[in-house]
Amino acid sequence: MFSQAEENYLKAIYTLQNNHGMAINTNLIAKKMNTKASSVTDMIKKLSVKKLLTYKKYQGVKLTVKGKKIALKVIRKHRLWEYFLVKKLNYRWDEVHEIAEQLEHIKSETLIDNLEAFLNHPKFDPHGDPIPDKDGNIMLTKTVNLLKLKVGQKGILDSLKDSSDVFLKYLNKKNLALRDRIKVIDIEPFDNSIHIETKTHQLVISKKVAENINIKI
Amino acid sequence: MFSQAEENYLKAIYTLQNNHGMAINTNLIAKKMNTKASSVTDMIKKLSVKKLLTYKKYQGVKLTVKGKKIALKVIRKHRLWEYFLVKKLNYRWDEVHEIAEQLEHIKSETLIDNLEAFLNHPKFDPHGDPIPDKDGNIMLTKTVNLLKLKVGQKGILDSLKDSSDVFLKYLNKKNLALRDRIKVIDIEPFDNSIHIETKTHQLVISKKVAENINIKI
DNA sequence: AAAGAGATTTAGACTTGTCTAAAAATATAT
DNA sequence: ATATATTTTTAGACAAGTCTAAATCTCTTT
Repeated sequence: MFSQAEENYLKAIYTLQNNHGMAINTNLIAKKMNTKASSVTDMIKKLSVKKLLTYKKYQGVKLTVKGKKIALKVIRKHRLWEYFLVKKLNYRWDEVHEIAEQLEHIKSETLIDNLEAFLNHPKFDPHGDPIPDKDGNIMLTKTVNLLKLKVGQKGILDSLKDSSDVFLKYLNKKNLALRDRIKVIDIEPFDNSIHIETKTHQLVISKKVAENINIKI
Repeated sequence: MFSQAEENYLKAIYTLQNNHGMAINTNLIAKKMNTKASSVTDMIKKLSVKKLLTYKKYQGVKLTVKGKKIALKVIRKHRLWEYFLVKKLNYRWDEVHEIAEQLEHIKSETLIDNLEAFLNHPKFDPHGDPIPDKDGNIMLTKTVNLLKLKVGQKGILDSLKDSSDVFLKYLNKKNLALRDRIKVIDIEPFDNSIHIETKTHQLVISKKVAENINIKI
């Protein structure tokens, strides 16, 4: 089996790889993991020995099929536990991340599948991200960044790039939630701020906010 | 906060203290924790510095009030998670221990209380052991060891001293479960084996089995 | 009260995961 | 193409938790 640290690195590298495509460099991982580049190098070597990623000095890393599989298992656990916390224990979506970070490392051959059945096989976690199935298949929803939309275009708020507490709290305050249908009313060329409309209200969001929101058209 | 290792030691010492009363010696802890006496000494020193137990060289240890409180918190978590696993995820009582050993260390100020509410404030775990409340109060049910019963006496199977997998499987096989009402039919003086009767059947259990069963009269 | 047995502690070592500081490699700019 | 900046790696250290082997203490027996 793999240690919590190893699992966390794999998960981090997986998400970086998904956003960036190419080989992931040390500094990027260090930033994501909130640690030092030297620590990343150390861990990378271990994971490379275990054939979970390929690594050439100074060239960054890429997950192997095996490494990806493990990352997806951890992500599956994380998202199912988040769903449990929100749906059964009445947490808000902006409260569950830290606890799920711990629960995702519980070791058991059967636990997560039993939990999934208990939750009635949900397909998305509370942040709108797809939950990988037992075999590591993940439903990749095609979405575009909100910044890409033109004036007049409509879409559904699908998922977030940034799941930080501050950002989630911001969305709550502005009455924006996943699955909300939105329409772009106007785009201000000066600062790229976007005037949008939901079923219930209108508001202006900054470029920074928009680039962290993905829209399903 | 405390590490998993520290929590495990506190829990082990608490249960030993409850069964034995007086100061707990190093070897006993080592056996319970499945580790070496020297490791126990090392950890004991750390816990002593943190005022979780009192320790005089060669004299064994005793939990402080603070140490007991933490042990009870861990036990509370363990038992509530066990209840969840059995009642919600349909595990058998002999399958949940290992998973609960991990879940009991999840850190959160609110999680366990929310879980308790979700489970409707159960008072006993699937092994019949009382679940400590939020403040660490534990309902101590007065029970006697099955060995203490005389011929003809009746009682209810309340809890187990040994919760090992083998023992639980044995009880399942013999169709004995918590809350079963039993009656002592005969005691064999030669080997202290006990002939008992339940609502559904009769059977003979060895001294070793009997001494691991507590009865509420 | 001395000896031997058993329990406990110490000393030193190892593993995992981390860090700092310095060295080496790569990328960028003129 | 050379100097400079940035990134990455190495070397050596540390903390937590564990271990083995040796030393020390306590208890029991005679």
